[in-house]
Amino acid sequence: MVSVKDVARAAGVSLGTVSNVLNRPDRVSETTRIRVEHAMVQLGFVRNEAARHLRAGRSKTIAFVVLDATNPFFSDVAQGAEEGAARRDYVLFLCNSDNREEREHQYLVRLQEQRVAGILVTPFDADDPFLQRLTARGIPVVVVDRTPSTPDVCAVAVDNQLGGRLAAEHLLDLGHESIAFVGGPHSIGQVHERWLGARAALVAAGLDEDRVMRLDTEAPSVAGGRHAGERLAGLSAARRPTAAFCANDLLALGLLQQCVALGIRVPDDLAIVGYDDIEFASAAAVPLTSIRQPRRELGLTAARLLLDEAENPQHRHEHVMFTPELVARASTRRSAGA
Amino acid sequence: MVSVKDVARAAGVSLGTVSNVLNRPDRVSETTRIRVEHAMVQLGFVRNEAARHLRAGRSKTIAFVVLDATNPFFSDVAQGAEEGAARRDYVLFLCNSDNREEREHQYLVRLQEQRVAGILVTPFDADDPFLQRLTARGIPVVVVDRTPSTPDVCAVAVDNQLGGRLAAEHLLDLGHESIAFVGGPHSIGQVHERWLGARAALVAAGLDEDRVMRLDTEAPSVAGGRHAGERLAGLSAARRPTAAFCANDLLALGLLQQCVALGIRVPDDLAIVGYDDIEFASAAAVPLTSIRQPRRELGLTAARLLLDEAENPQHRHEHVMFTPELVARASTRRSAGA
DNA sequence: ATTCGTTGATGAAACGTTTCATCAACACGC
DNA sequence: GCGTGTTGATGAAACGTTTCATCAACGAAT
Repeated sequence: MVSVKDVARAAGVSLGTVSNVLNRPDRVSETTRIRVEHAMVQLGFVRNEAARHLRAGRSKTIAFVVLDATNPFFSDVAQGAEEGAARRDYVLFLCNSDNREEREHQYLVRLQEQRVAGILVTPFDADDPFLQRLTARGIPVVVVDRTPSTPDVCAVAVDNQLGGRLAAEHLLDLGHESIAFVGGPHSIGQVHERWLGARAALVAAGLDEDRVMRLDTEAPSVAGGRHAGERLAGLSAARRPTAAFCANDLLALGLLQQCVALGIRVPDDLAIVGYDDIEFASAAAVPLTSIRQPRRELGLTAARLLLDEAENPQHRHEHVMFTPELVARASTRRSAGA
Repeated sequence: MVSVKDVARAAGVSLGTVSNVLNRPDRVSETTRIRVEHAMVQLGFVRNEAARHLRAGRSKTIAFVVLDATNPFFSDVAQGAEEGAARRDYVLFLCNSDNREEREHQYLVRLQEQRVAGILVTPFDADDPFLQRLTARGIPVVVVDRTPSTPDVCAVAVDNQLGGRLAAEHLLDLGHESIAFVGGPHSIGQVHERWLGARAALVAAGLDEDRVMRLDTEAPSVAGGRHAGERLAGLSAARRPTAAFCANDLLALGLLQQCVALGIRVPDDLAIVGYDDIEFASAAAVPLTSIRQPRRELGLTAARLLLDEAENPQHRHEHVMFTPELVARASTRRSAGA
């Protein structure tokens, strides 16, 4: 492997000059600069980032530890974040914690060892003390799509309780009085907050609390939604809710699919509201009503905050909250008989 | 930031001993070991990977440069690769080239600078000489989901021509004689190979070559599929094909959605075959017939090959080809009149 | 002719690890 | 009491950069 030393020898200059060509090309004369550059391509020199980083102490890499890379919601947020990183000449690595806390932890440790310039993370637990320790140790952290209770770490999120309320109020407006919430596990903050928002709206509307059915799922996935569909189908028509609000679109799509398969008509027998408004929501069997979140903007803002914290010494921690909006489609269209 | 030197001082041992605790705990006595470990947690010591890597020369990081992180196909492959990496105690970083060659190149350069242990990549151009240069310089590379024409780089892929043939033969079996291929740009190898496979099968079946309509799209995305749907809808019923084979499921979903919106019945007016069999394919308006690829296995094998090349000195380059299979669903169900 | 400033090149130190040859201490068998 | 291992700790060198103080050369100004 060829080093600056080799380049220096080949170009007949000192090692320091090679470094200057690399880092302050203006401080070196035209003629030697091209001579050195020539030697570099000649020898196939590739800067050793480890050495560079070790000495210089800074790195132009940030990472995004994401809860589930297969969820299109996160891919879109990540794309926004990448855009934000690229604008400031940073490079973004994605890490998939796959909803496993121990995996998340493993990634955070590795990233810390790599001394990345900063970490975006959608944590399993927004109040994980490990995150604060990272910030305290000087590694900028921005919590994405979760809201830690402490203000001493940056965060960007979308108001999940509001989203839950929007969904519930939409269903109430349509005359539904028996509503199921499909989601889980509730250890996932987003899921729980959406549930809280929805329940609050339903109770505020005077709905009897035990008419709100909570269908817990093992995971917020298509499979989880299918499973919930089976359970709903198993209920007598009298006991079955007339509407379901799903904690995300994957669940809603799974639920929808199972409903179609089992002969439950959507929206006539069961209205469905999803969450996230992923691209597939509008392409579903019955186009899904969903709660849309500003995904790219979320990622962009997160990257902006992170790089500010990394580069600006008088950075102040900040919690940014975006507002979701309801997108009504066929899956909650008012049925003829209602 | 606390270093081994600080730990050594705190524990009252030499710096070399601290390193031994880190790397060869068996060579150090029980009592000093726990004393050093205690000092480490006390001071919050975090190994500096840059320094470690610089000296030791090896790293336990691999990367996967992916063509489009928002495409569920790639997320699944990535999950397989991550699994394969984790098994051997490596960590996987994901990079999204977003179908942009210059972005891909940028990532490859950065990864090379970081001296990662290896790179998985789904390249824009499978024969990019840059990839071979990487391998030649000693950075293991495995090309994923593409087949380079040279054998001196590892590759894992699924037989795209076979997949195209399976799709075409399925449609032929159902009696279709006028078939459109929806996909593009053809500069993307997978798209083109699927097209070649399909065309070959159609021609072999005696179909007139100009009855095979090629609908090029700007991108293999849902939007591209929608656009193709508009163009198909614009044709008179007589000139319109009775079946469409889409280069991937995103296109198929977009096409399907537009068909439903514009009153073209699926499968009666237009049968649709997708490709990839992503999870959403079976949850679509009309469950999609698709070509399934062993996604996780693809990723797993790619990681296995990569780590073998990284660790085994007598590694031999290898091209692994997986076989796709057709999954028939409602979108190509034989219509009553056929 | 001397001083001065400018431009461009230099060499050594430093970053935080790992590695390796060396060494001290101690027990063992004769 | 003397070699001989064995175990565990040590200190220095090395990895490939960046940085910084220093220096040489040279023309301009006095």
